[in-house]
Amino acid sequence: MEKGTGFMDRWILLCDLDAFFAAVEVLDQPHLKGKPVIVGGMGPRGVVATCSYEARAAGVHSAMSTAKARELCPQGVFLPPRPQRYREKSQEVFAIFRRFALMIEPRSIDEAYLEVDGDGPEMAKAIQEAVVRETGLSLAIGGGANKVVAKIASQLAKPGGIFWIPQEKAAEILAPLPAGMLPGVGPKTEALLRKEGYATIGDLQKASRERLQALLGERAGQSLWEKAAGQGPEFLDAPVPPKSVSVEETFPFDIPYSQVPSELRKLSRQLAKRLQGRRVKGHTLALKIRFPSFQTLTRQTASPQGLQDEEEIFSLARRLFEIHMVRGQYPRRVRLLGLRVNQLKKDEGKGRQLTFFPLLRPDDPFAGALPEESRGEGFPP
DNA sequence: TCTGGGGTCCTAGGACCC
DNA sequence: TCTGGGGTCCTAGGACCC
Ligand SMILES: [Mg+2]
Ligand SMILES: [Mg+2]
Repeated sequence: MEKGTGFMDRWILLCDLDAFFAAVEVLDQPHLKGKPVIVGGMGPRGVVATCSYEARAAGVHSAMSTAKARELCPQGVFLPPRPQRYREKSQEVFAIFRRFALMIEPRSIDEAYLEVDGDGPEMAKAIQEAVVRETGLSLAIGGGANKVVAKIASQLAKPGGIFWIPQEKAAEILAPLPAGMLPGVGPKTEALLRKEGYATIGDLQKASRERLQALLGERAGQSLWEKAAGQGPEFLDAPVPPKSVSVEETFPFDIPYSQVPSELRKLSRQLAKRLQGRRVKGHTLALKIRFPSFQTLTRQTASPQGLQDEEEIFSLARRLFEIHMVRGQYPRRVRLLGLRVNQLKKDEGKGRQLTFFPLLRPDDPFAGALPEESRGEGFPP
């Protein structure tokens, strides 16, 4: 099935690879097939990034500490993430998407919205078969008239299925699902809604728009009210250039203040390299500190000049730390340090031009950033 | 056994300008 | 004459996404 050209029905698909990191590890080491495979941090503070369905059967899930996962699943195969390898497979899959779709909007390393026309469910089937045949990966596809129903459908399609939500049945299909399945409703909002008597999407459908606005604010309430009814964006977003670049590290053991400068030095170096690699400069620098209590704060400062240089970043970072921490009554150890540069602008300065990034066109807002590759597979906090 | 890393968007108050 | 309103920049925090 090829891309359509005529004036036919348009559909939105949400294509999401199942247990992506673990699935890639199984592909590369076939003897792992059928075993509980757990990909995540190996250190004392590591957490599970993704695990195979065999591991899920043992109670393991994303965001769980690796130590807990070992306890639940001692026979599991524990592996550190290999981001480069996952990016490669992701690119293979997205290339297939591009053959079928009129347009694609990558959302993460393992997920993208597709716009297709013609027979939507048939198109989904063709895409899924091509991905399975050509990459060996399992893909779930949700489809419908807009992003909201496609996203929810994809959750219902997992693993490896296709779920279609016809718009005339959208409200009915959504009604029994928990409110937290709506995109944009996370743990906090879900708890608030539940407390107010809105446990399911159906409960929200019965609420007035004004009521939801009173609970969540004018904009968020309006948006939630629409989503509950199965309404959402019917078009994909054009790519947007990245707005920030950050690095952070949770230390295996809390470090004393005396060690902070040398850690900031390392983070500054990493951040500078990323900025230079992407050929962007930033305008503000933010320092993030998490204390042993998990209390977290950020301190930010604007810079008159474009931030890209390691020394520039390091001296600002150290100053932010000293100004706000040295005299503060905070505990004198830290669990995490992070640096983020905001308000990126393309570095128009000296240096090789596009030859360094032959894939990029001048108008490509992804220039040097390729955000769909830069994010890992995630999980809630 | 406490809780990763890389992002986006929204809110809100004060400064500053008109 | 006791108090306007909009716009933008800046900073801090929080919710959410994968
Ligand atoms: Mg996935
Ligand atoms: Mg996903």
